[in-house]
Amino acid sequence: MFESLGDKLTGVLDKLRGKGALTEDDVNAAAREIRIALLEADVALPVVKEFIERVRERAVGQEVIKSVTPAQQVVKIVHDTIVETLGSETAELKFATPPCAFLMVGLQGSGKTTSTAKIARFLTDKQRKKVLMASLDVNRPAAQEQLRQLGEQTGVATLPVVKGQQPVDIAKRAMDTARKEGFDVVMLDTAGRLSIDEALMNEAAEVKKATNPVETILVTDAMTGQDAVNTARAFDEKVGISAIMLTRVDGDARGGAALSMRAVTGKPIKLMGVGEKWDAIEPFAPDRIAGRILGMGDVVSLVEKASETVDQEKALKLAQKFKKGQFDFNDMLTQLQQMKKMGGMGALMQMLPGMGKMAGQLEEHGVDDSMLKRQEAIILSMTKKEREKPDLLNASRKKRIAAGSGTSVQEINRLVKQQMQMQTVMKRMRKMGMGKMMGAMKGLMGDKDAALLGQSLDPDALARDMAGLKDEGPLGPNPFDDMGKGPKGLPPGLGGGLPGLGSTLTGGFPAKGSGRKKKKR
RNA sequence: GGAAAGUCGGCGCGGGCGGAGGCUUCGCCAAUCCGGUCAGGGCCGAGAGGCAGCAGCCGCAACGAAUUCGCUCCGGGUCGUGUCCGGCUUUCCACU
Repeated sequence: MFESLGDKLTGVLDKLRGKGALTEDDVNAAAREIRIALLEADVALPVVKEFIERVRERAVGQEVIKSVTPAQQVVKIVHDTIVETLGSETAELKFATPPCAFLMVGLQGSGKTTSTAKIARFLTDKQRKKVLMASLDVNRPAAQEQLRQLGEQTGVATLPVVKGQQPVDIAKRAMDTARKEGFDVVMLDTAGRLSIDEALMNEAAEVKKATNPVETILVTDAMTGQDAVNTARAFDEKVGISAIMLTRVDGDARGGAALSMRAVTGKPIKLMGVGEKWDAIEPFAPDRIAGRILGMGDVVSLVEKASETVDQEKALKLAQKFKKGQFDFNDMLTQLQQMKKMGGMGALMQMLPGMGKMAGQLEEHGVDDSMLKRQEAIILSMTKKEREKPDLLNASRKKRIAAGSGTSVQEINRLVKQQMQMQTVMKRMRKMGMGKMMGAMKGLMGDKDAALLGQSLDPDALARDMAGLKDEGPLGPNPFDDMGKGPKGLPPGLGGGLPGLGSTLTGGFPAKGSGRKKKKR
């Protein structure tokens, strides 16, 4: 697993603590690490070189802000530069007087046809456009049929197929139809090839000439590595593209290609596909990709989601209970529900770097959403008293609960064990004292990770959010162990932001769960 | 011996008070031991659909409290009352 850029830079720049400003030497030292990080993320070499220069210019001479380490500051500069490069301008699709054409180009297998349907659906739903789709792929017999079926599924109109027609003719016919029938947008899905070839390019260029599209959208796969640059350049030179759509952003890929393509072509990335469903399409979000490129995972999104999900009032109430060192099933329930709200384990995992695969492993072990649900069901089957006083649970009560929730007594026992563990943690926490805990947290907050997060969010607001989460967080035993030792612990996003995760893992797989989690980072 | 007045007691009636029951309201409220609705979760079914059902809520017992008495019963170191009964005192009448 990739070490995060922040971690590396911390090592290199640790000795710089206390200096007044970043010197050229400092930056040079950091530059090496940045270069490696970017290359690891599949950014093209020339792009990296140029990029480093820009960072260097900005970094040298910058004052070191008190309470932030040089490493943090460099990472922030890098992050900002990436965001800037990726697209500071708005990335909305343009429209012209109807009917206007959108030309979809790209390699085979990049998800072009699917993306065509997604965009069509997106425009229909969100922007109330009347969209007509037409496939210009005459080489692959099934292509036109595929688009027709997609149209059926998504409820978007498609141009009737006429056999033996050439791409340009189909395009013209599509435009005619649109004019006659009052469509706003015509989506032209061109043929894809395994690699760039002249015929393909010429064909696309001809269609472009014939239809004069408002947007020519290059569809590329986020998983594509260095080759993405060549593809993008080729398409831009031969056909001329106006926008890029990045697909499979939900996957494990680092997304460095995005940076390369943007840098090479200068064309904005306007959309990204984030899943298999029709609505899994989003406007491009530069800072999210930036985070991924730096190996920070999509922590920003995670935090955003967490802070908007977590109920402030409930958090406060819990915090008070924790002060008393209590942790009953009501608290556990609240946490389980909050986790569910955040999209379940799977979603949480995918937002963290390198955790995508882990989610799969967890599922094999049965630690997944369905388990969360069952645990929730168990607690929901208890009476108020039982939730407050777990000691009440005797054999006959457990039997009743198992029958009522569709689970087994064993599962209930496991849950009870988890609860008891949490209770112990709470007690320990209490001994430690709230004040000390807050101190430890501040230590955490001041650390590099906090700064990373802070790049796109107001640092103060973030700190507040995190503090709230901390208070509220259920926290497996491990975060506290780490806390005492100092700021090397879990990044805030993990430690406090995943209510119930720690406990769930710990409960289900005592040693493995937490251990693995740390190792993965 | 009779009458009247006063007084004490009995009895009857009425009121009040106290107690019990009842009524009403509120609270609490049986984890489960076969009430209603059943979220969540479960089960059966390829599916359509069914089924069992915990918690909660609702009702029902039990419990506690308050209030009400327009109910019923019981009881009085209560109060009033009586062409009723008895004791005592005074006065008047009659008789020896």
